[in-house]
Amino acid sequence: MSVMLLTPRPESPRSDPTPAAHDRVYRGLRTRIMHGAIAPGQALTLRGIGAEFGVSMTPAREAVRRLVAEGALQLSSSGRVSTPELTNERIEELAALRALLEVELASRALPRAHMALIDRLQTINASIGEVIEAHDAVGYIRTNLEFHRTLYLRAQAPAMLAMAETVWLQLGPTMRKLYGRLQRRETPHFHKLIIAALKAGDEPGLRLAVRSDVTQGLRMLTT
Amino acid sequence: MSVMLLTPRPESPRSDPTPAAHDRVYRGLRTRIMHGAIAPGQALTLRGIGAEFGVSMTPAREAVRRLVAEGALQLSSSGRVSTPELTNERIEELAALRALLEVELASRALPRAHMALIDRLQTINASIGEVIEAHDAVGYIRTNLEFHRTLYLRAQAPAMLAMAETVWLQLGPTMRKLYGRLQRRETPHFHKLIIAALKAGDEPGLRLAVRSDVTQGLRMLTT
DNA sequence: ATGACCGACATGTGATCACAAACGAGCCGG
DNA sequence: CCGGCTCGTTTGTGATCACATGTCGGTCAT
Repeated sequence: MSVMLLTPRPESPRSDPTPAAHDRVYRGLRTRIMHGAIAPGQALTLRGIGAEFGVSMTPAREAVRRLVAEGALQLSSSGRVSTPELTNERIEELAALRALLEVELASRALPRAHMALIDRLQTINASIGEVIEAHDAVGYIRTNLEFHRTLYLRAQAPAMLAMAETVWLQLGPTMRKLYGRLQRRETPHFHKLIIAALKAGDEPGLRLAVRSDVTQGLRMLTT
Repeated sequence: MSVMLLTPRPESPRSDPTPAAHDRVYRGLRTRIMHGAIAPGQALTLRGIGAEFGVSMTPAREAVRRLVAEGALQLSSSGRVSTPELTNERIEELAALRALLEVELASRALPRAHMALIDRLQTINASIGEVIEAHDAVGYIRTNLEFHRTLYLRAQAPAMLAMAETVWLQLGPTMRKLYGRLQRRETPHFHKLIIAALKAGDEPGLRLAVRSDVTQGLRMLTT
């Protein structure tokens, strides 16, 4: 009778066939927020989110709770959901956190950085130029983060990387406002310094370059 | 007729009269985990949590999701909830994070540290001796964290403090195992160094003392 | 005695519902 | 013309339910 019950999931084991609904919603919202696709102060509704992802309120609520826990979303006293509008003090704090965490991550990645990694970084850096040409703010943020993440992945420090990503998440909506403002810009200077320091195995130089790259953009964000 | 409608909340604005159920559950579980009241690897069930707090599964699930997002709980592939058993690599990483964040927090608190703060720290430090006498592991962790939090609150850096607390949360169950092991111990030496550095306004000394205090305990945790 | 199978129970997931609170637009009095 | 009230609608919250899946026990064949 129930012989078929032994293979309840005929799909391939890799790439979970049906990711949990709340996880799909979480990931969808997360990347949007981190890439700056949502403006600060934007209001969201659970029913709206659910409708957008084709699920009911329950998974939408779970995804929102998770994002609130990570500081990516804000809850008003009445439970309304919105992307946070950051104060200057908070922006400075988050910039300091980025500096702390990412300098450490880069430093740990340095001894593990092979030529293949540097090549990939240069490729990513080149594509940053393209998105700048296209005036694609979201694409710029996404590619920039990809550059940093690619480097930090070599640090073999998942907890630290997760914390750095949490900070990125909190800065997402605000970064959109920043990069929407200053349109013209060449491919980031400090990225080249980072790559040069990696090639030279120059740890102090790498720390300084990362710190500068992180600080530079955020400094002009404080109104 | 409806003049009273302008004061929809006759209660005092502080201490929300009926905190949301999911928040009560979240806070309850959170402090338990952070204080090391739950052993690593301990399994939990949504229905069990709900029953314990007198709520249904829904708020229990939200609280759990939030704690999972903060790394305080772990989800097995099938969705089962448990406190994580940390690997040595992860413990070292979290210790490094504590060092990074807390040194920075202490450094920021230093210029704001008045005599009243130092007095409070000394009072807390004294009570640490008592809980050590009583062989109260949970009390020790709680009081120790109170010492650190009291200092870091002066840093006026809420985002950074929140990150530090997240790290504490992840280390909670594992710390229980540690402090359960080594029973006898005098009131922590490095706390006295921290207080001395605060009195002297000695920033390098403070940074070193905090780093030592954070590192010391965690070092003997790596199996 | 040992191992695989199978079935009952436990558990997480997501949808739906009832309810309370909050928001907002319209209305009324000034 | 303006300000405050009011009521309908929107929205979040929590309980409950049906269902799929996982887990653990016993059972039976070898």
